[in-house]
Amino acid sequence: MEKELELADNARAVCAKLNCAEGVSGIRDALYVLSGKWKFPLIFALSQGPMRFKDIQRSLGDITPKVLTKELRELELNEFVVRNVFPTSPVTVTYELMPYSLTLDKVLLELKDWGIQHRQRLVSNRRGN
Amino acid sequence: MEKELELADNARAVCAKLNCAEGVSGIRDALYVLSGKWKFPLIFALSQGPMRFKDIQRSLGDITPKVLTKELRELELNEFVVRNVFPTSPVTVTYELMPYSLTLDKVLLELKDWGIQHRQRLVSNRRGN
DNA sequence: GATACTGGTATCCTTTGGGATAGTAGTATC
DNA sequence: GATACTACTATCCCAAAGGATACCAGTATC
Repeated sequence: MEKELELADNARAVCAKLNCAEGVSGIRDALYVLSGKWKFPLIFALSQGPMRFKDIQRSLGDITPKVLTKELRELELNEFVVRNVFPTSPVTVTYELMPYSLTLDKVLLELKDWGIQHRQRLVSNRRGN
Repeated sequence: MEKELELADNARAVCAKLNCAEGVSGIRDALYVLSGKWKFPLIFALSQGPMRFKDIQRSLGDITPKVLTKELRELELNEFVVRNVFPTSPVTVTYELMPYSLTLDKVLLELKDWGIQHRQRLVSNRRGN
């Protein structure tokens, strides 16, 4: 007896044809370096220009300094961000995107637009009910 | 004495002008429903067509059934996915994207492409050193 | 009768993500 | 002299994420 549904069969076929596995692992590779609550917002905030620690903290809203430090270190390791120290007194520190981060601009743009639209949808749904 | 660097000042100005806060919260709103290791890969896999539970598990690689169930339930709640039960015996279950998921296609595409490029970069860096 | 497949549950456990709070040295400001 | 700002670090703690393993009924296959 044929238990398979044409639907699922079809999906498998299409998936194989489009190299679905490559797509899934592409996405997983991206998320591997960009996972968590803060990396995308952080890179987005810095995409407007270099910023100081406290300013970043303010633009992100409610991130604690410990977590911000950790996130910045990780982004440094992956060459998304540079830390600049200026010999003022007391020292001034800025964080700045490296060129590689710019390759993320489309992703960030799409994600931002989607998020804005999503919030609007939620609001109108709540009104609608 | 002026301790502010023009850099940081500039960033703040630009950020205010571009409504940086809106961008950051847009991204945070998006991540609120799409966070975690599996949501993006899962939606991407289903974007090829409806699939059965075990098939999804296989395409995602190493997700455990418990986690997959949880992720699918969450995506159902947020109207990204429908669960279809067919009265075969034993039952056949497929999961299918709802129209709202299609609004994510650009995000998924950009993320996938970035991930693939990122992996290639890592590979050539390793070779280069 | 043994094995395998489906669509899951149940239980346990570890890891991490991330928040709260406090504190630091060095300045500047009132 | 008290307070405030900067750029953090340190410590503690909790909840959630997610993995490992086992198991289930129902059916088909060998």
